[in-house]
Amino acid sequence: MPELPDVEGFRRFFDDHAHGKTIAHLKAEGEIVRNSSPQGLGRSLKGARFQTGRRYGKWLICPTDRGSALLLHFGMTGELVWAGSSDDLHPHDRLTIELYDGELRYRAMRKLGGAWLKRDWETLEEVVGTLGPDADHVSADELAELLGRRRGGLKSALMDQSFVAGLGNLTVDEILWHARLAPQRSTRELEDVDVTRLYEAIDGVLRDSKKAARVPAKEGWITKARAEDAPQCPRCGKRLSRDRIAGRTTFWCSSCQS
DNA sequence: CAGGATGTTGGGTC
DNA sequence: CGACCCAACATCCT
Repeated sequence: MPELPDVEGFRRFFDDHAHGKTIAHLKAEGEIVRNSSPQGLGRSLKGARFQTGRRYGKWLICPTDRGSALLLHFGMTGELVWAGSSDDLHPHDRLTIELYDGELRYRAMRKLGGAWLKRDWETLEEVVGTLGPDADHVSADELAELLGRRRGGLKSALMDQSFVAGLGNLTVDEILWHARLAPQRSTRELEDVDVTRLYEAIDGVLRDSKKAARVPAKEGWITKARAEDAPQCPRCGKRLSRDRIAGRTTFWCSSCQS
């Protein structure tokens, strides 16, 4: 589930429930804390107060007033839930952060994501420093420059978190469909008009998706069409193409995307 | 039972 | 070095 829009939703959810609150206690499964232990994480965070949550790409950064921070990555199945301290633990609750009025839980079916402890600036760099500019804040000029330096396929580039951060399989397919650009199109041969359409598609798709805290399966979007039995292009009605591109199942319209 | 799922990483290859 | 491909990770569903 979690791509940029989902994580942006988690950031709002974190602020609604945890911003300004003190961490009373913390419980975690051992393997889910990637660069420390549940005890180490607890020692660093207990007694600290959460500041405003931030998002970078698909990462949620939960900073505290002590300079430390909790970093969360949601993998393919992670989410954040709010619960009362007496509520039953769900089998996939991997990390529980007890506040004084309830608890925030990191829940994930598959253990593809996890939690990282940031003690200082250097450890934040280690985890997040390899990412490209956030897809929601990249400018048209910056995008044009990045694409000019990149070789290979367009979908591969957009999926690469070190190229731009935050886009995933659904967002990229939706963006490319809106921009009328084929996923296997070469980045090198893009013209100015193509880059402009791409930029506008990123902007539009992310704006609508952030509102919904997900890529919405709404009327006229390829995200809705791809879930149907015989997927058709919402624009021209042609049967959608489906193939494995950049390692992921990709849907596109060979008639209106080129 | 096999294969796939909204993600990342490490290995090998050209 | 840059880009591609694949397998692996863990779990559930069709």
